[in-house]
Amino acid sequence: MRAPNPAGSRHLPLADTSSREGLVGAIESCGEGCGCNSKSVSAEVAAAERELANALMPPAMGGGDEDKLLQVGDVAKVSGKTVRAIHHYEELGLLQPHARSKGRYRLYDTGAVARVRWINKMHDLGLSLPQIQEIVRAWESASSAPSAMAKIRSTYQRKLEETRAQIAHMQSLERELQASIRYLDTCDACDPAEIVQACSSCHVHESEEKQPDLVAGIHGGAQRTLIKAAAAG
Amino acid sequence: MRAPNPAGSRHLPLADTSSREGLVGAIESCGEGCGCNSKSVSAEVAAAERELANALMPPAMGGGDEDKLLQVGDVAKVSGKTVRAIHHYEELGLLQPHARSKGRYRLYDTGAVARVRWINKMHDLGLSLPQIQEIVRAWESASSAPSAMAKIRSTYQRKLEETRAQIAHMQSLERELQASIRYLDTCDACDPAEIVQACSSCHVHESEEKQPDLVAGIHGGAQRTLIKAAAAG
DNA sequence: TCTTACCCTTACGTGTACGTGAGGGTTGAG
DNA sequence: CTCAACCCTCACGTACACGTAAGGGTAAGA
Repeated sequence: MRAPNPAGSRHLPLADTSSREGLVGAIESCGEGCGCNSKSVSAEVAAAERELANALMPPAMGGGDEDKLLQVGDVAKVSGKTVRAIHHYEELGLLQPHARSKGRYRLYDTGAVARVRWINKMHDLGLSLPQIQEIVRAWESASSAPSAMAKIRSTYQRKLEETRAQIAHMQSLERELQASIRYLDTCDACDPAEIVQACSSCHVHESEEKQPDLVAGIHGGAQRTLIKAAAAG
Repeated sequence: MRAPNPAGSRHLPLADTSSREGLVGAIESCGEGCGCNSKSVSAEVAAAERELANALMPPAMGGGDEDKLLQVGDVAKVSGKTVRAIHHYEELGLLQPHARSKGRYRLYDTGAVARVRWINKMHDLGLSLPQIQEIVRAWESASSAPSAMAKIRSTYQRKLEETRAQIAHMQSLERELQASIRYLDTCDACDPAEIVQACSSCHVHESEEKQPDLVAGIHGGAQRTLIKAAAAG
């Protein structure tokens, strides 16, 4: 398994991490088919997952487990993160290798993959890595299991409410996008020779209710006209 | 209006910006009642908005407009951002003051408020400020208004799809949070003297389907048990 | 043994969105 | 005129989540 390109693709692109997060951010490997994007990467991940599943469990083998350990690159591939990210999680105390090889290679059990997936989801839920670190620390230093779980549970409860608020907010953004697109549809009626500065005195859209924020914000001072009209009326 | 505490509250807290964005991020002033959070701040904003509306339009005044200009602090208050943020947007070319006072104070028209709101929403839609800058540049340097609008429209179209995918993703997170909370409910049955390391050999939840990722990721190697079971079966 | 694809640690760099003074001038009610 | 509350322009600082070498060792098929 150290020969050139053992079974899959090395140097997978990992999708450009360049774009920012905002509220509509970069999702990678949702895992379940939630209807979200990330096609190419999750395909890669699925392939990697199958490949490693075979590597971990050769056919006709009962079920030993202590010896089936992953290298950091394997964990990275399966979880859709980079090796550097895995290292970074370790620096923050979010993840520890199960063991080290003689040559100091990190060796992970499959629980590490679950952990990385968990980190990803917690991150998607709006927690920073230091915040996740806090949760892990609290968990690890807890004296009672059920009370530690209760703490986690209440964190999840809070996050559930935040997530719902977030969904509502994004749905309002969705509606505003729709309204804006509808509004801009009528720009077809505009003379192509018209210049953008003329938009502030445009009368093409007068049948529409009112400019959505996503339209009003485009022109520098188009809002003034509306205020004048309101004051005059 | 320069006397101590003219009508409102100076030094409003602005809610802690400390928490990160992720996918479930910090929303401030949604504007419309979308059911999202941000109570205290939006109340402040609403108050500031009324106050400034009065300041801009004293009762019994027709409708001049060129002279009703806002200072940067006013724009900040109404839009729920900081003065520094407004300055920052100007540095990036996203926003220009309509004029300057003799003492070089920035003076904005109400279109600036619309612009800041627009920037906020574009940001919430996942665009970075440099990306928004691109859009503004393209708009301002466009020769034809309808074609420039078509460009904006297609951007909104893309963003609409991304937003929908994003909503779907967050809904899947919501479901997983619910499932995890349900799962953790049964931890009540656990002995309070139990230690967290014992969770990996816990049998309290065996009636449940399968650990959600948000549960499996908490214990370091709890996933191993499941894999062994699957291999044995 | 050789070779290639991995892996190690250390450490500085990057992009985003502002925060936070420092040092000093401006506005306008009283 | 005074004085509190604004505002100005630099310009360095910060938190986050890694990216990106540099310099060197390791694992295992052929």
